[in-house]
Amino acid sequence: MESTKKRILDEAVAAFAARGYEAVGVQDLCEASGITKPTLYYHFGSKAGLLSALFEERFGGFNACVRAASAYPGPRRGDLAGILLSTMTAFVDAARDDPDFARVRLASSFCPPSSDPYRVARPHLEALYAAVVDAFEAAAVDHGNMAGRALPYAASFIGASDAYVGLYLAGDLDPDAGFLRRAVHYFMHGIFS
Amino acid sequence: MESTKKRILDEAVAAFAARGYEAVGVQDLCEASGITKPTLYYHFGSKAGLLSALFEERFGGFNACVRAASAYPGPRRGDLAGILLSTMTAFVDAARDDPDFARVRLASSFCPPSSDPYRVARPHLEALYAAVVDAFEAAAVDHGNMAGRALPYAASFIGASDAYVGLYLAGDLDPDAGFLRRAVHYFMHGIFS
DNA sequence: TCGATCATATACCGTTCGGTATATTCCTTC
DNA sequence: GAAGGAATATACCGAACGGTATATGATCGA
Repeated sequence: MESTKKRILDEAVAAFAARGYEAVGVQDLCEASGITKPTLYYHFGSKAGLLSALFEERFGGFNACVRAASAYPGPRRGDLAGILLSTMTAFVDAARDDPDFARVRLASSFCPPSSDPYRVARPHLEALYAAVVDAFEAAAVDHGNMAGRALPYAASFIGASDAYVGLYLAGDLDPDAGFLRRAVHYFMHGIFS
Repeated sequence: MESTKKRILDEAVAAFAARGYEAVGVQDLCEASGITKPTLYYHFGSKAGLLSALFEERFGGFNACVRAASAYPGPRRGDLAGILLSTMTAFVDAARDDPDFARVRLASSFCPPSSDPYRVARPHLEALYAAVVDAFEAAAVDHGNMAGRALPYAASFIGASDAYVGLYLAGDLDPDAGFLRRAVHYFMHGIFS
């Protein structure tokens, strides 16, 4: 059944968030899901395959949200402040909706290059960066002095957003609408403004 | 000998950077260091003890550099731009000097809460944040409209710096002096400036 | 009702895990 | 040169690892 796969994925993201991919055994996941190992291997083929399916579902969904929120051309063209706000809000809302996956995603952003999480997460991480880079490149058409700086802008924007998410997950920060509005304002106009 | 400990630590940081703490076996480290397991356990007591010694040495040194670079009161009082520049430069220089530890440090910044790396890294991560928060709080004395915002400023500053370090380690960015000067300028005065 | 296919379980594989009881070598100090 | 501690090695522990060969229910079209 499809519900079995879903249950396994739910238990997996919770376990990976709490203890990390490498530290979680396949046996643990099976017991938590109320199944046995052959069932897990029937559905996902391997432990890395399970992680891949998890990322396909959740990282794909997250990236779709970010890309939708950061789309610069079209009806919102010119409203860079609004676009950055909705993009950063997408980061935070995703963490509120699915804190376990947010933890796994953050951990994957700096995971070691010779590891399953790196191989599995890399295309999704690149897609996330590409979405934000595209937004800054599109904005540079209307703001000439931003030209050629899309990558550093995207890095600092994603870095800051993920830092907020990390603090939120740790309970050290509540990034409400006002906080995000101010954060975007600083990003665009500097910390003195 | 002291050199044995040093050799083990050097091999450990390289292995953890490449494959991650959990994925590296004690046996691997012993073979890479040319010793046997009882020797490692004689010096460090446990695998977590080894990680702790590693962080004590390298994370402590990194934090000392950051705190020195970000000290706001004293002779440089008022020169916030210079302080932020030297602080971000400390991040990047540390990554150039010791890329393996930089990888391990980045990985530790979002590692799962029920893991050895989290327990071991947490005090150092808090010390790093505290150093940068202190700098922004001190600066708020001279820049009134920054008051009460030290934590979000520190988060976005550290988040952006670590994002640059991550891109540097991946070979996607060369954060030279000019890059850092511009990055600090955007941080202080916004991306349009 | 008969195969066939999907989905699941029992029981097991060899390997590696972190860690240790014990013995030995080396270096220093008296 | 004897004593003693510091540093190292041999050989082993039980447990857990990821993964699988094989068998069994369930479901369903012919």
